[in-house]
Amino acid sequence: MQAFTRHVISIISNIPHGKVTTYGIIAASAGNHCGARQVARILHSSSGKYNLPWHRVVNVKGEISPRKSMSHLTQKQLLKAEDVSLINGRVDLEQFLWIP
DNA sequence: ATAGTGACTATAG
DNA sequence: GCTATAGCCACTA
Repeated sequence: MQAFTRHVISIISNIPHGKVTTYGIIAASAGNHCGARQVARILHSSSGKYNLPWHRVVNVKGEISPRKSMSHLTQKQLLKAEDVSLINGRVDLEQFLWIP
């Protein structure tokens, strides 16, 4: 476990209910040490082990690129269950963006 | 140790 | 708005 990974996991764990954040913000909050891509990799790699709410992490467009066809449907469901409005399949970042 | 890979972002057309 | 390209660097095998 690297420090950066711990930092990312910590940030993800602190995302409040009903909010989302972006990979870039996580990267910046973790020290901008690597890039958004690494945040995505770490998040995905650790989501299984640490049970992270990866559905609360979206890209700058407010959406996610589904790894599986089912993934984005699950994300939509989970976000909707948390009172996050989806517009055109995207999260309204102006309203739901959370910054650590 | 080395090589391959990627749930992204910024820029350009 | 969209697609294409380059840069990024930790994780996994």
